[in-house]
Amino acid sequence: MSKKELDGVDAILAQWRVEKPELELSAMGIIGRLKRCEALMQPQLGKVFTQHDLSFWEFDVLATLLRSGTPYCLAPTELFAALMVTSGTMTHRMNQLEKKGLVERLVNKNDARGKLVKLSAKGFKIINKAVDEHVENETNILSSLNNKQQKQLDDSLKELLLLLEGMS
Amino acid sequence: MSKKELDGVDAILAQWRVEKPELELSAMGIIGRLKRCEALMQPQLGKVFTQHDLSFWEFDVLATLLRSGTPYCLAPTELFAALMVTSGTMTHRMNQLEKKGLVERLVNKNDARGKLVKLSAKGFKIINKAVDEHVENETNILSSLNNKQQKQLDDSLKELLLLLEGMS
DNA sequence: TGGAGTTATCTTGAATTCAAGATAAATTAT
DNA sequence: ATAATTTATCTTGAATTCAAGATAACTCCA
Repeated sequence: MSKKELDGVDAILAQWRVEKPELELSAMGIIGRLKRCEALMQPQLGKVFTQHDLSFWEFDVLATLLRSGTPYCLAPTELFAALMVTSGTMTHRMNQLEKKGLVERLVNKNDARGKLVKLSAKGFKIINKAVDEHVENETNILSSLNNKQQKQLDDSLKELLLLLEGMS
Repeated sequence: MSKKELDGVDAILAQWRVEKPELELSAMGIIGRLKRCEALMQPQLGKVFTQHDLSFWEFDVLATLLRSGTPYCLAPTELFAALMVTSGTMTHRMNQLEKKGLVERLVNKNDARGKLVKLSAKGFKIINKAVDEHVENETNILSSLNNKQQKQLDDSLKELLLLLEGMS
């Protein structure tokens, strides 16, 4: 036992050791922790989105437009590729965001098959502020980990991410 | 630059550095990698579930019952707490699994407010095999990382998970 | 015992998502 | 230039989820 403290995944692994002792559980532990970290992170991040009257996916779309830089305008294909959702999902999202006045649709002179999506002035204002607070929130969530711990976590996740991006 | 190889999150961070250079991005990088790892993992894991004609959530419920040990029977409350979903979601899931013949509902002699959920013989057979292949799949997915890398990843994720479990 | 408050579960309606198919524009090959 | 193919987007219908409210069964005292 290298660590004394037990987390939720340790409890699950202990059950498996009893029920199916032949299993080699180290990979399951890693992937279980990854999933559980992601699940527990979500509501913490959601607090900031709620403060700006945004849902998770609304924040995602608007932030993607913002970081694309002036003129904050992308084709739907670029958006749903970046956000890893289907085209139908993106259609729905754009309709909702347009209804809320956070994006506008523009004709695409290069390709008339679809209209471009552009941050509205209102959308820009909201997402620009929300991103600031989101980043601050993320920093706070991790602030109990020291610099070395954060770097090790980042390095490890990066190795895993490169692996996974290579597989798909 | 400690690493040469760039992942998808590096590309996103590079955009933010241009658009909002005042942001301190290290926490965003970690959380972005975490989310993206989780998202890319999902379809890889789903392959095994599909082979057993199970969806992700069906696997989750049945595996939770299996690892609870004989008699593979839990109250709905225990299930939805373990799976981090609402009671309504669990009601729906149990109806579907019962319809598929993978679980049975039993009267609870200790508390007549709800019926217990129990793995059926068919459900046991299916999930027992599926778990074996799932664990093998998880092991394969991570097999490009060496033991030291896996341990470091696990240690880092455990620190983060303990932190997050403490926050909620 | 008999409420009062609590807990476990289910119901309902809305939101979000995807897969598959439809449509229309762009591109390629002849 | 035109037919065939590909690509981008939207539409449709089903699945999954949650929040909020309803219901019924527990618990705890006085």
